[in-house]
Amino acid sequence: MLDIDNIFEKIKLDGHRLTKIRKAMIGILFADKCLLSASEIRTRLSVSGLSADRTTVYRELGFLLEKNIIKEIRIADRKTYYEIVSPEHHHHLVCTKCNSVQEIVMGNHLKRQEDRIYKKARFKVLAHSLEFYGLCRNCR
Amino acid sequence: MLDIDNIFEKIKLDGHRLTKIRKAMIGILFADKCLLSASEIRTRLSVSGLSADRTTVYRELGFLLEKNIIKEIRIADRKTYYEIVSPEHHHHLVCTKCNSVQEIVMGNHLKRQEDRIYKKARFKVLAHSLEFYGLCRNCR
DNA sequence: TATTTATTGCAACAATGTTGCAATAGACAA
DNA sequence: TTGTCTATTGCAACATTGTTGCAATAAATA
Ligand SMILES: [Mn+2]
Ligand SMILES: [Mn+2]
Ligand SMILES: [Zn+2]
Ligand SMILES: [Zn+2]
Repeated sequence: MLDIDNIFEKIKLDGHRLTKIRKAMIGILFADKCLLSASEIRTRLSVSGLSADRTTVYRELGFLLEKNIIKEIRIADRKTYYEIVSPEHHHHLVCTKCNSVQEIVMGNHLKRQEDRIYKKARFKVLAHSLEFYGLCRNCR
Repeated sequence: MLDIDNIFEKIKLDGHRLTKIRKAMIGILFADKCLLSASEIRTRLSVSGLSADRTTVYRELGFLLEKNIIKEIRIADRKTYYEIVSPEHHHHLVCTKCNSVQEIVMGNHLKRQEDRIYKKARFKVLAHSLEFYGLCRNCR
């Protein structure tokens, strides 16, 4: 999931259409990379001259989730965020003062914990969510 | 934060009132310990013969959060959950099939990661959220 | 250009959460 | 027990996020 044109192609090969809104939304998610909410995406669409109904944005987000092009992330502000699925699994550092977000790659520490969880609780971990909250370099 | 009566006492000492709804909500959160939503709490209140307005439940949850008696947790179903602050910091194993929730204590692995984050990114971690999703013992 | 149907917009709805304001009921003193 | 003070509550009204059915529109292809 590296190049935006690969994504466009894959969508067409699957028998779907490359509409203006679809292309623009993927473009927006690609440009920003990290944590955009549905309403933010809608705002950016209209800034770029494309107005889309709320329904359309949600349906498109559903479509992109199904195609595994984006993923959903919920952080501690009761909004749902979306971002392009990147090759490297990562987590987020959310600054509680300026609301900035950095990404962080964590190695395989969690994998080991998940093995331990399986042995201890017989619970098979398939996914996890991990976000850190605190103060960024500028805000401390 | 071990005994429910300690909590009642602390609330009174802080100049607040022990109303029926307040006592009942704390009782409900204490009895269940783990992950109750606002609407679930409201349902349990009315089952126990106490009807409370939605507004009241949210305001009380806000109060209990401020007093650090409960904490908020968001898992991947777009609801906000609440649970009593327990002495032992823990995470959750959420079964995506039967929706059951288990608690899991993880030692200090994350603490070490947080030190690393500070050294690497100069980001001071103050809190984190970590939940695991997968299949419980019965559902695999 | 005509045809097919995936996609879109609109209306209507549901769930969660918030605010202002007047009424109610805990706590405490008399 | 009764009266007073004000923290708490309920109600109405609203905001935001998210969903569904249905008719209109516009990509893709022949
Ligand atoms: Mn990210
Ligand atoms: Mn718990
Ligand atoms: Zn910051
Ligand atoms: Zn299960």
